[in-house]
Amino acid sequence: MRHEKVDLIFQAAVQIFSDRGFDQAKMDEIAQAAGVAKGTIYYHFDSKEDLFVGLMNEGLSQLTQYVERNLEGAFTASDQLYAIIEAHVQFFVENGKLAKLLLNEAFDTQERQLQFRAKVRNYISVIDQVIQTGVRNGEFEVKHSQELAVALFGAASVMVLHKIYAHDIDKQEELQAQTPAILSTLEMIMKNVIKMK
Amino acid sequence: MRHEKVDLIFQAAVQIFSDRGFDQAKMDEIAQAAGVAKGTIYYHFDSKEDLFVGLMNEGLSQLTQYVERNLEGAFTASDQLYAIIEAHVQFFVENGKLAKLLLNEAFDTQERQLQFRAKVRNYISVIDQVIQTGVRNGEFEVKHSQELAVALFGAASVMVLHKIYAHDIDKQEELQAQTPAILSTLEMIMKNVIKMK
Amino acid sequence: MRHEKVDLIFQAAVQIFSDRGFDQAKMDEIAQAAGVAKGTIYYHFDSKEDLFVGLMNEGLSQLTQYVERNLEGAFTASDQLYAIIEAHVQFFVENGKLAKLLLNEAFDTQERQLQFRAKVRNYISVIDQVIQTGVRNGEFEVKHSQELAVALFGAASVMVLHKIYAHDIDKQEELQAQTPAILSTLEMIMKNVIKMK
Amino acid sequence: MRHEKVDLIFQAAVQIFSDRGFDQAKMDEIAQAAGVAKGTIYYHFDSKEDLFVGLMNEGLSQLTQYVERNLEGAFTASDQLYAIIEAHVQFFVENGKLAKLLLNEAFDTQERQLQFRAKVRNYISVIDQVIQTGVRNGEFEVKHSQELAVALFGAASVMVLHKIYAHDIDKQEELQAQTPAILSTLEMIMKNVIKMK
DNA sequence: AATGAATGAGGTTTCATTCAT
DNA sequence: TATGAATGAAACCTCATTCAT
Repeated sequence: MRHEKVDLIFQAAVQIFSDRGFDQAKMDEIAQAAGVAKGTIYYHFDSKEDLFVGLMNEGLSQLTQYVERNLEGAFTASDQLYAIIEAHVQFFVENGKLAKLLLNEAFDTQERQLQFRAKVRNYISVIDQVIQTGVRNGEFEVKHSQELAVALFGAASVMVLHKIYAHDIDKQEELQAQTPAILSTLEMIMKNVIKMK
Repeated sequence: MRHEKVDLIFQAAVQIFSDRGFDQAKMDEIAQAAGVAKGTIYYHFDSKEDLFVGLMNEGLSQLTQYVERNLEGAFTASDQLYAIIEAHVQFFVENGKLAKLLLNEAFDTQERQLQFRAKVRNYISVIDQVIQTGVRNGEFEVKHSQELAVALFGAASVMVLHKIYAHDIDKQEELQAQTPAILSTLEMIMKNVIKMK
Repeated sequence: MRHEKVDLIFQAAVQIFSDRGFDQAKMDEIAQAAGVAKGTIYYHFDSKEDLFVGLMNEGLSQLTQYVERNLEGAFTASDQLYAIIEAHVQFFVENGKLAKLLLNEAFDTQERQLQFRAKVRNYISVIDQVIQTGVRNGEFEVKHSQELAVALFGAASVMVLHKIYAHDIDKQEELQAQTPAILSTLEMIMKNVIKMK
Repeated sequence: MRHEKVDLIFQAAVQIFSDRGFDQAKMDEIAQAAGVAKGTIYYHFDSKEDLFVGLMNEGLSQLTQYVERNLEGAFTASDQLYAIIEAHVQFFVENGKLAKLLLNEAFDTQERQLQFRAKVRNYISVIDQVIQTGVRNGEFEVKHSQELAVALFGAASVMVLHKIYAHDIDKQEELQAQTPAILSTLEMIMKNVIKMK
């Protein structure tokens, strides 16, 4: 395929950026991990930042697709809310490196993340809208829909991160084993807070 | 009392580290903001990392004290749980820069945060223990106490961060005005999840 | 006839080298301006330097031909001297980009220009010989013929360059309008210095 | 003194920039020639360009002072004109490296020289004004004063450059020996063109 | 205790050149 | 002949740290 090298670079970049963070990641290291020459990265990307931004957008877009796929067939607001949160948790558990990357940078400070944080806010507002729909059609009873959306996003994300740091990020089975406890806790929150009539 | 210059350095360091993150923060900048010569920082701290770790410990210790003060007079587990979460939110709203710093680095990747993340885990386990006490003495009914502790920590922290990024971090009044909605949402979660008999 | 692509490359190279100088000119840019792939340049030229040297020789050779054409029908030494200087000025005014290129590099420092500076010296020595002939056959009375040759070359060249920098190099009419003042000044110098009996 | 290192850097930079030109000059090389660390250059100068511009301004300012000193005691316009040209030639012969640097860059193309070329134009306009004064008070009879000023500047400069390239730039005596022929030629031009009544 | 000039290892980026197609 | 993706040496610049004063 045409973009064979680009794929190699992307894969290596997720690893390195996730392990080291943006600043500590060295282009040399990414090039070596990708098995290409340093110049090859610069042939395909304008700069370290360009590569990074490309990666974040790619990651967020994968997450969004993952969530949307899980939303198919969920028609009530409560089904939709659960589908989103479930997909969110599962995606992050399955893609630990990407999860670290997305969440670290979601809360970081740099100019470079402005655009990215806007997209995260947008992602959260989708949750918000589902909650608002539920309120409007009488499924839910919630005062601060936006705050709740953020709370769910935060609770789910931080729980996964906490597990990632507690376990070895590369041991998929161990991480997967944690999913039920996480989802069960989130389900409790949703079931009760969202006072179903 | 701590040396005058050390205080100046600490104050400047919180600002700069919070604004730029560890890697992007320059010792030059901190020195200038503190109004001391660069060499003076190195007279009082071994390295950039030493300064940073000192700052994080200081911040975490302030948070802990703030929480402990709010715990005085709370004797039931549910009062204690609420007191912790309330103090947590209030401290972070009142100390936005420190909040950014603590939370960014709490989720970061570097070696340098190993020690710090251990302390965060410890902080969370205090919440966990209150929940477990509540369960043991019949106040609460919870399956996964640790997950719940993390969920509360995550929900509270991310809500504050979200507000910080949405508003101007330096406008205290605006941020303070957000506290009730945050606390109200957390209260709902606690009240319902923790099924009081 | 020369290969079509080679012409395209030459034309583009004059533009780029003249605008940016040797070091700042990029092969990418030349290729793009020529509408060929970068590899194509390397198919026809061994290196950037090879292309550059080819260009300079081409330019100098055009100048020489231009001068020789203007010399036809000039039989006295003073007619010849004036014909050379006039052609020199006119050629440079008509080929501003080439003028910049030739004169910049004529005064530059690099190894790569050794060969080229030799040709410039040769060009100047033609002027010198005309002056010497004029002295020998009694037309002129000059002490330092070589110095005078260089002075005329320098005065003529720098005057054109000065006009090129003062005006927009691409506005031919503006530049052409400057020619009379330049030639008139040079004529005065020649008429008086070369004391005609 | 305070600026000991700055002086060392300046001296080294003249050598290297003059020998290699701006683009081929390496900061490493300048640092080594100056006997300081690379970082030291960047402690005192913002960039390679900053160093270069500083050098050019310094050089032009030395030239100007040299000329002004030679102008003292020259009261007629013709004395002044000769004093300027004489100082110009002598300064360049005595400071060969600087001469190469100033003249190469005076005719170069880059953005970075815009400011510098403006100063050169200013320098030339001083010559122009002397000529105009001479015309006004009846000493001279000249049609195109500006063109003549440029012609004199160009003739003088190129003659010196020509000698510099023909001889070894470091052999002061050889170069000095060339001065009379250069000045004699320029004197002839001035004496005759500027028709004294 | 405090200073700030000096250092140099290390990182990002550029770009002439190559070569498989 | 022509292409353009790939290469990697080399250059500029940064900045934590040191140390003489």
